[in-house]
This record gives sequence, structure tokens and C-alpha cells, in this order.
Amino acid sequence: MNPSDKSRAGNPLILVDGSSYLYRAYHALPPLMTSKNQPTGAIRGVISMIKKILEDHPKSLLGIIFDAKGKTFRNEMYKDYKANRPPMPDDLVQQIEPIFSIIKALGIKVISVEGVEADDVIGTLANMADRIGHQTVISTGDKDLTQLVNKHIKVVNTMSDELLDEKGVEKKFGVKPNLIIDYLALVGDSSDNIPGVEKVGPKTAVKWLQEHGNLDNIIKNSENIPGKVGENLRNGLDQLKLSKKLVTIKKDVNLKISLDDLKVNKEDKNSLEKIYTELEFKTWLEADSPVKNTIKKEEKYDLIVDEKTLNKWVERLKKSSIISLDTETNGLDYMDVDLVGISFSVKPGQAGYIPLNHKVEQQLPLDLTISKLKPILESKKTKIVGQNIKFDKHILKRFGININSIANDTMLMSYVLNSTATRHNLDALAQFYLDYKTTTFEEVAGKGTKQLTFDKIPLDKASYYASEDADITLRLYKKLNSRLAKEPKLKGLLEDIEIPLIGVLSDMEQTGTLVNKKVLQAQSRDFERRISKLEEKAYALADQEFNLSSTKELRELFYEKFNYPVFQKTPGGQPSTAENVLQQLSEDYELPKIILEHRTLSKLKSTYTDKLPLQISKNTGRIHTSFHQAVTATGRLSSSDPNLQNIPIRNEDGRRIRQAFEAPKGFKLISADYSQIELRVMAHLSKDKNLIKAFNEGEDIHLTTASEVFDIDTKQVGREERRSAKAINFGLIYGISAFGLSKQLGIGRHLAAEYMDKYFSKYPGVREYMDIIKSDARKKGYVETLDGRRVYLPSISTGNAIRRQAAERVAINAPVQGTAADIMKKAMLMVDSSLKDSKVTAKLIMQVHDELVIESKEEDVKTVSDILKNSMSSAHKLLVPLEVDIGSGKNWDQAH
DNA sequence: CGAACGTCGTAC
DNA sequence: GACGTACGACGTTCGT
Repeated sequence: MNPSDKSRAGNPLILVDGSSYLYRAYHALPPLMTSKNQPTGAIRGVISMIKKILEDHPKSLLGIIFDAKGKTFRNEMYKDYKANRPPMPDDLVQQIEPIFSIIKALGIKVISVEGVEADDVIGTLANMADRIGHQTVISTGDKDLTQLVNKHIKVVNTMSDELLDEKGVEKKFGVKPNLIIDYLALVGDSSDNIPGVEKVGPKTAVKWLQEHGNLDNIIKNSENIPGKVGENLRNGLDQLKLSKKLVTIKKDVNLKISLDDLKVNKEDKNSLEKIYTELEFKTWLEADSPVKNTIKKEEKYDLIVDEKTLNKWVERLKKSSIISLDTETNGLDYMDVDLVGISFSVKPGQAGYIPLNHKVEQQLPLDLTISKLKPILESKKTKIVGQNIKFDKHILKRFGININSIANDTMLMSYVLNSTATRHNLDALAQFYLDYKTTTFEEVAGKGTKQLTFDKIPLDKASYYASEDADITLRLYKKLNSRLAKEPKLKGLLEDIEIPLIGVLSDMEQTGTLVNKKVLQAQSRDFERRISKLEEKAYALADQEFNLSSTKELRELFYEKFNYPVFQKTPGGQPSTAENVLQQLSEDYELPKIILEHRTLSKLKSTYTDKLPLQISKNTGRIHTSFHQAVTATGRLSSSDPNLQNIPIRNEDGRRIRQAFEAPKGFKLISADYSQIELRVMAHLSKDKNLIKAFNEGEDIHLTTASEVFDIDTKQVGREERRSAKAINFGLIYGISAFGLSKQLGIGRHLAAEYMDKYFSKYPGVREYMDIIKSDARKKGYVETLDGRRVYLPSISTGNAIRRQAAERVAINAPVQGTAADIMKKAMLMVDSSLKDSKVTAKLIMQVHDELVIESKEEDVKTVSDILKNSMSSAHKLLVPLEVDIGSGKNWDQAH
């Protein structure tokens, strides 16, 4: 037995017959009630049984299975099945929902499948475990389930706690588990209303089974069985065969879950607290409530409002090798908020808050305090950690403090460890890594219209909140640091790429982008005119006025008033009015065409030409986006407020918006973008000979692909062929299916499948790579980029085919997209330092995944272009060259 | 009246 | 269901 087998033996799969628990708890316990007359006896009973299991087997897979509402396949076979069973009492019905909620909040899977019984689900799960040699224990009061017992499966009786293995079953019933079905068929089951053979009880059943070996033989020899019982047997043969079917538990129910889904997750303490409070379960409430107080007992938070305390803290900060810092402000717009206070922590449990700009109350003078803190925070010796420190860096810079030594950022530490396990804000991290519930901003500031800005929060509250943030950040740093110590690759990624990038992004954000308000406003007016015209046309065609932007009204108009054909439904099951559907309808109808144009124009107007002018900063006259470093699953950056990574380019109307992104007088915008970076990464990762060759020989990859897929000379490839090939190439990176490609190209599925076959026969390495990466993902539970960035795929082995296939597509896409993102980040670091070394007047201002935009003084354009080209193409050594296209102009449109 | 959700559309 | 990663506008629904 190898070690992993051993641990399995000690941690069996535990399957609980929830319905059996339910009735037992209901009948065995006194009928408790809350003050509001909610019955709770069964809830308490069932949950304490489950808690007991959790305590005894903390590491086991665990599933609680309940009968679903409604009829099952057995009712169809036999109309009287369970016909004598009284309906569930009302005061038990009311307890079911709370039981489900509590079990889920405990992190345990509740399973209930319509059309079959709990027994069948249990049989299926036990069988799944059996096949991989995993031990199972079934907890139930129902003897039927003993038919499942074998080498790996045992049944424990809810009432008596007796554990039945193969020998135990034989001892108790007189037959081996494999004959329990035959036994039950003969004896019958009054609770399920299954009749046995008249006058045959346990004794006779066992006797016959011993004599004849099994039920089939008994039936075959029924002529020879003497006496009245023999006659009863012969009269009941048909019923007997039916009974056997009825008592046989299914082992092949089509389940949407895998054994892995039965892992017990972390408790949701907040939900538990809520439910227990409602049910008035006081004892559990205390035991399970969030651990808020365990850390706080040792905390010592200072409110720093006098010079003596300030000096004490200044000394402390000077002496500390690492400090955590958090700034409090009046808002989240880093270009336009006031500093309200700063908190520090130098060791866990010790933190202090310096209010600097609170209303009314007494505090230290801003200038004096800043002048005392500045040398410390700017010293290279002061290692600073923060949570999303880029924000604090911005704020402090506006007050003349330049943080010089960012040691780490807990947000990014968590992000490289696992980008998707949790969100990376402080509250989530504290909960996830420290099991600690922080005081939330809402708790101190209120919410909605009544929310206070930080400077209006009373000092005691503000001080506690701010100090806690610094304290928790430091604790998190220590915790995450020890996690990272075990992951050298991730640590490298963090230290070599993410942390240095903070400064680059911070500079880009601070610099901002010049946007010409007048150009956008003129465009808005133009769009407005065209939109009104379209609206008039639409009303005429529809013979009524309606909101062209309301999908609901559109749906009613299209599919109820005009009865257009339904080509596609939304994920919610409604007939869709999405773009591609409108395209199809446009072939036959006038109205959808109008809607399409209207959509395009109102999108451009509302999202871009109306909105962007409002986001120009009063201070700088420029737009300052936020780049987020810990949002995407794959390692890409994202951008918001405004999002500068989805400014239109593909259509003429949209592209004009880029003309508003201008260079100032004497400057030009330079745009440098990687050519086909993701396909090149795919070539490198897959090592496909033909793909590599195509790139090394500088071919037009879409053209080459077209010539291969359509079996024609490259010279004969037309526009349509190239477009199709491009769709194949892109689809490939996304793990596309024949269905997806056919939809994309508007062709038949067979033809699409043919294209893909052709593609893979030309580039066999790509198909191999896809297979390898998928099996790799199943083995390790994650995939990684060239630089070792990980993307975890928890559902890669799930039984749910849809979710599994989605995970497989991510497995294919994430290393490609993520590697491209890593390469771009490295390029940005190189570009940034080259620009600084070369003394040109030029600054990075935007990143759009595969494109960098720089604002450069006109005379430096040549130098800067060379820097961009060199840095970007050498950011990573691949098996294929990294090519960079460069352009420059007075605005972003021209620069392309 | 604001939060949460659904649907749609923009980018790479 | 059916093509990966984002952000955000608008409409609708729901709860206060």
C-alpha cells in the first residue's frame, strides 16, 4: 500500500442518506420551536449528526443526499410504489430549507436528483469510488442500501452505529450482500409498499436462497417448491420480477458531479451566523461565529494626535526593517482625492493612525507631519509593504513623498499565488488567508446616500479601521511570504515582474493621456443626429413608438408582434436580439437593420464620445485610467475609469474616436504593437514545425493557413479565404469547436469540421500540444505560462461535461494569453528603463495587451521607436521572432 | 431609489 | 451549451 492509499483508507468517502437522517431526527427529538414558531427540532438533530461526522472525519469526502421532490422512475414501473406513505408532516417540510442552507454553509455538498431516489445517487457515487478503489461508508437507517456492500463499501446504521461490512451483512441477514436484492424481493418492503411473496419472511427467503443459490434459480424451480408458500410463489412470479427491479438500486445515474466535488469546503461563517441567529441556536452561534476576536485581543492601536506619540512612532518606523502602510482618502479617484490620514504597522498587532485632514477634531499639522515622515518613507532602507500600494504611492506623491522602496504588495502576492481563488481586496484576503473578518468600510462609513467620506468619520472609528488595515496588511505579508517561499517560480514572477511594474504603471496613470474634448463633442452631436433619424424610421416600420435600447421591448416586437424566426436564444432561454441574430434577420427584414445601426451608434455615443469628456481631469486636462494588476485570470492587465483597452478601432465610425486621443504641441504619439503575438506564442509552446517555419520565414500566417486549409496556392487565396483562415487561427487560441467556428463563419458544421481537420493535419504539433496541456492540467490542477505564472483549473476533472470543456478551453488559452501578457510586462519594464537611461522626452501612456503607446517629443520619435522595437522584440527569446509594428502621428488613429 | 442581475457590445 | 480575457452601458427587477 503506498502512502496515498493509506490516507484514502483513513479518509473514506462518506455518503449520508439525508432523508433517513431527517425522519430519524424528526421522530427522535422533542419538537423545538423558535420564538417565531419556526420548528427546529429536526434541523438541530440532522445538523448535529452531520457535525459529528465532520469532527470524526475532517478530511473525508462527504456528500449529503436527499430524495428530490416528485415522482421517480419507480413510480412509472409500479403505480403503487410508496403509495401507502403519508405525506411529509408540515412542521418537517418547514425545516428542510434551513437544513439545506446550513449544510451548504458548512461547506458540504447537498445532492438531490430528480427522477431517482437518494439510494440511487448513493449507489452511483459509491460505485464511482469503488472503481478507483476508494473506501466508502454509507450512513443510513435503510436496510436496502446493504445491497451495495463490498470490499470497498460499508454501511453504518444511523440508529445503532453498527458498521456492516460484507461479513456483517451476512451475519445480520443470513445472505451475502450480492443476494440482498433477491432477499428483499422475496420478503418485500412494507414501507415502500413493495409486496413480497405471501407468507415468505426472512427465514424462508434465506432458506430458499441457500438451497437454490439465487432468485433466478428459485423462479426456475418454483414448480418443485412444496406447500402453500410454493403456490404463493408461483402465483406471484410476475410481481416478484417487478419487485426485484424496484428494490435494485441504480449505480449509473447520470450525475453532474465528480468525487472531487465532494471535498468539504471552508465554512461560510457569515451565513452560518445569520442562519443560526434566525433559528436561535445560541450554543452553535458562539462556537461558529467569525473569529473576529482572536486576533484583536493582542492588538494595540494608537491614535496619533500629539507630537510625543508621533515622535515615538517616527523612531519605531526608523528602526523597523519592514513597515506596512495604508493611506485613507476621501475617494477612490487617485488624481482627485485628498489625503485624510496615514496608518502604519511595524509588527503584528501594533499599528497607529495619523489623522491629517479630518473635520473638526484636533490633529497634528499636515506640513510638520509630512516633513517628519518624508525622509523615512523615501529612504531606500525603509522596506514598505502595502495592499494595492500603487494607490498609496499616487496619493503620497501628490504630497511630495516618493516611495522608493516597495518591498511587496499583498494584493499581488495573493494574485501570483492563485489569481482566481479569491478576490484580492483586503477584506477577502483577510478572510481567505487569516480567517479574520475585517471591519469593512461600510461598517464605519455607512452606505448608499448616507455614506460618509473618510474625513467625516469620528476619529476613534477611523483610527481603528485604518490601524486594522495596516495591521492586517502586515500579517498578510508575513503569511503570504511563507507561502511564496515554497514557490520559487511564483516568487520570481512577483519580484522580477509584478513589483517593478507597479512603478511603471503608476507613472503611466499619473501621466495620463491627452484627449480633445471638442473632437468628441462634435462626434457626439453627429451621432445624435443620426440616432434620431434611425429612431423615426424604426417607429414608422414598427408602427409604434418604442425604446430601441430595450431588449425586452425589442423581443416583444420581433417575436410576438411580427413573428420573426427565432435563430438563437440568450443564456436565459429567451429569444435573442444579439448582433449576429439581427444580422441574419436583416436579410429579410428592414427593422433589424435599423436596430443594428442604432446599437452601434448609441454604443459609441454613450460609452465613448459622451463619457470620455467627463473623465478628463480638472487638474491636468488629461484622462487618467486605472490599470489593474490583480484582476484577470491569465496575467493580463485590465483598465477602468475609463477603460482605455476597448476604444473602438474595427469600424470607421468607431475608429474616429481615436482621433481625439492626441499628442500635445511638439509631441507625437507612437504606437508599437506585437504582430500576432499569441499565435507566435502558440508556435513556441506547441513547437509545431510548420507553424514555426511559417513565422521564421516571415510569411503572412493567415495567408499560409488559407492556402493549406483550402488546398490552393497562396497566390490564389482570396479575401474570403483569408478571412476564414484568420477565424480559424484565432479560434484555435480559444480552444474553439467546429460548432463555434461554423457560427463564426456562418458555414455548416461539417464544413467547419473539415477546415479544422485540414488545419490540424498541416499543424499536427498544435493538436498534440492541446492534448498534452489538457492532460497536464488534469494531473496538476493548473496550467502555467513560460514564466511560471499559474492558472488553476478546479473543474478540469468534473463530471459536468459543459464545465469540464470550458476548463479545457481555458487550459489551452491561458498559457498562450498569459505568456503573451508576461512578455508584454517584461517589455514594459525594459522600455521604461531604456527611456529613462536615454534622456529622451517620452513617456509610456497606454498599454492595450499587445500594444504600447508612448507620447514622445517630435525630435525623439526616431530614438524612441528604436527603443520600443528593440525592447519589445527581445523581451523573451522564443523559437520564432517577435515582430513589432510601429507607427507615429498627431493622434492615436494616425499612429496606427 | 439604489443594488443586483441580464443582455449586449467594445477591445485584444 | 457551443470561443478565451476584460469593462461598462442600459434596462429590468427586486427590495427598501
